[in-house]
Amino acid sequence: MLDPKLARAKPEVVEAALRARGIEGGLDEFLKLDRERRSLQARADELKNFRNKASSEIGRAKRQGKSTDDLQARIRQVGEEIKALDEQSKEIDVQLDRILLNLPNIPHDSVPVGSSEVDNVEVRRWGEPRRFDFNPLPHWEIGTALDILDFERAAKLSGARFTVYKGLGARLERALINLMLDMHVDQHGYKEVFPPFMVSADCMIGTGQLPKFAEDMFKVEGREMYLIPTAEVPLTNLHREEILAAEQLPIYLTAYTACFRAEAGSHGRDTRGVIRQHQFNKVEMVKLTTPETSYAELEKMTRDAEEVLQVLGLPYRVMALCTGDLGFSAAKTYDLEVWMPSYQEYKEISSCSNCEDFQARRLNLRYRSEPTARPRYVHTLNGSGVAVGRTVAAILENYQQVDGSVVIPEALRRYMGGIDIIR
RNA sequence: GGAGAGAUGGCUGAGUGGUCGAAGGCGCUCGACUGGAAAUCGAGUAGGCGGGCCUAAACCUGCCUCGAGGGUUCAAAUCCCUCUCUCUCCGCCA
Repeated sequence: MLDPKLARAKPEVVEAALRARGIEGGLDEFLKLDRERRSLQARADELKNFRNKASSEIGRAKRQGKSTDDLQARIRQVGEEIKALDEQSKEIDVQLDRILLNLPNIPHDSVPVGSSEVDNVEVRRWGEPRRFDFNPLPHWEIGTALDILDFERAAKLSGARFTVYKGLGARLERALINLMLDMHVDQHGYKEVFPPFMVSADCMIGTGQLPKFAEDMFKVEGREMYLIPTAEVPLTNLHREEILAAEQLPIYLTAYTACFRAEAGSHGRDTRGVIRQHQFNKVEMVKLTTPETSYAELEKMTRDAEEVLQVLGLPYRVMALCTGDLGFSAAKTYDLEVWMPSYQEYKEISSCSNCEDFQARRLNLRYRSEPTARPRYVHTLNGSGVAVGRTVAAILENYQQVDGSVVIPEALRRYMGGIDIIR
């Protein structure tokens, strides 16, 4: 959520920032309602002040046995007025909330300006895409031939956009989860968490999925609960409504979870293989930091994700997303794109974002810089570390052999019971 | 699913209609004492929304907040209703 005080004090700055993201105008209504609400509050507060004073006067008079009927009648009238004013304020609050909850975050100054993904800027590249002396197959063909991925039977169970992993395919998925968690916990200093896969609507509002993106998620029938689209949601919500001590920061959290996405509006995109699924696995990183350190922490977190790809020997590039391609809650985002021979291009496998105080405001998640200081909002960051299904796809494609077998990257073998090749 | 108990500040815990944003304790901050520390003593210590104020801090000030929402009343932490969550016992269950 944007800072309403900032929107009030410097509407032109906020509007310019929103325009860079492709959002036109829109603050006029906010400013008008905001002004209206404050004048209503001023009037109501005045009347309440009168009521409070008069009430305690009645208390005093009663103890002395005096009659107070006149005053009581007057207060009752004032009470009606107050009620009417409060109701108006409340209605306006609902509208203000609706506006604020639907406005995206403001991009950081360092974010390149642009309107779509073609304006994203490459920051660096790692590894050389392998040159094949045979015609490389897409991962769905490799996996199906090895009988480690089964799309037909997944469709029988659950329909399109699901995959059954079998045998060493299932083992590979599990090995990757363990490798990634071990790296983040043992080498990068994250605390491992195993959260619920279903969360309340409040959590979804907290991280920004709701109210705007309800159609992207799976809702549990008959309950105000949603399947998580990413572990960012439960991890970032973990400390919601809390005031943390400065010594607790930064907090590093990592979790493996399944992720569930309705993929509304993506018909016909990435229909083959495991790239775009209704259910997929991901290891996620989340950080809660002070405002002073959050951008340094974003760089570090991005490196943590990159290291996973480096250990697996998968070529990738790092992209700085432009203003027009930023996610709703992000102030700045780096995407990691892994080389996919079947696409002959780099494909997103991780996304690392600094949301600054945008989510913290929605979560009411604060900290005290000093034990006696007023609470401030923390900065929240999240990043995939990394998407597991897409990593399986990348391994199958990048490590395939001419005979259809797939070599297991060295670092993964101890997680595969020593197996070095799938054939 | 059945029966019962509970939800109060950073924590603990008192408070059954007005003097209560809230005793006491712990913790924390500042100060005194000390060569320094511990102990001790003193003072302070909730959050939010407005206004004073052009911006920020500090300060002053009004209002709101005792799980959430509604009601009764001149006045609600306290009385009534609804909901949520937690705990205990019984049943069921991986």
